[in-house]
Amino acid sequence: MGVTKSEIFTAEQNQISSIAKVFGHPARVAILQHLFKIDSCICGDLVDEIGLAQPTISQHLKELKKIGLIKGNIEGTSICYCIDKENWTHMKTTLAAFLDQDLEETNDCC
Amino acid sequence: MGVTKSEIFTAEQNQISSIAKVFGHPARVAILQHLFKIDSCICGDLVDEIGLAQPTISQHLKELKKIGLIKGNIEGTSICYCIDKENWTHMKTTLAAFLDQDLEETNDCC
DNA sequence: CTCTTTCATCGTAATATTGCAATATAATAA
DNA sequence: TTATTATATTGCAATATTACGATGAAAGAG
Repeated sequence: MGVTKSEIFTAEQNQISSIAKVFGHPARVAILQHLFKIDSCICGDLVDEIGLAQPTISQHLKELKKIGLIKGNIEGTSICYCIDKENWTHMKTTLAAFLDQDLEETNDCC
Repeated sequence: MGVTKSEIFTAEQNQISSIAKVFGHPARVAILQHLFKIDSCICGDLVDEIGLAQPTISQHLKELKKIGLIKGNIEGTSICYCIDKENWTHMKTTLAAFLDQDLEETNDCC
């Protein structure tokens, strides 16, 4: 099968897992870290920075763009990518609702 | 190829993506939410709660256990799973270092 | 002991992901 | 115009993931 049964889960559960899925590859983590570090927009230096082929980086960038975490501006022949900070903040709020569940209840078991 | 080139990334990048990968499926998100909600340990009610077959749930539990986010105690014929709160807290610290990058610098571009 | 219950594991089919070579596209340079 | 540069897309091979039926293993009930 290999296909996730999204229908049986809540919108929130699917949203959380979609975000997490994007973070679920070290190349995408590395890209985001680099974009934060350079913070003035960079382009395809990512191909040199990360050690993957250009089409592979392009594919990872596409997934990051699809979920809205980065945006790209055309600058001559090259494209300038950077973090979409508004969406980044929004994403953190969504994730926090899931990650901070332990703050609500304090019972311990096992 | 389908195989991730982990060697070319830092330990931190691989660690973050490993955690995120586990959260990258709605069933595992649902399992964790349920374990937090019930919070007294539950067992294979998860199979009824989530709408997936028992072997599938068992497989998801295995991945959650592998990364240390849950632990299981044998109780008669059934097994009692619950959140490993210490590891959960530790996981949050690791993720926060990645998610809170935007707090450090404030430049905006694009 | 046998039967039942509960969960894990095995095997397998369907699908998804990763990575890259080849190629296409788009903009600038000459 | 053609050439170059930068990025995207296509196509494909290798591998990973998801899901589940069948089966196995372990514990309690009878």
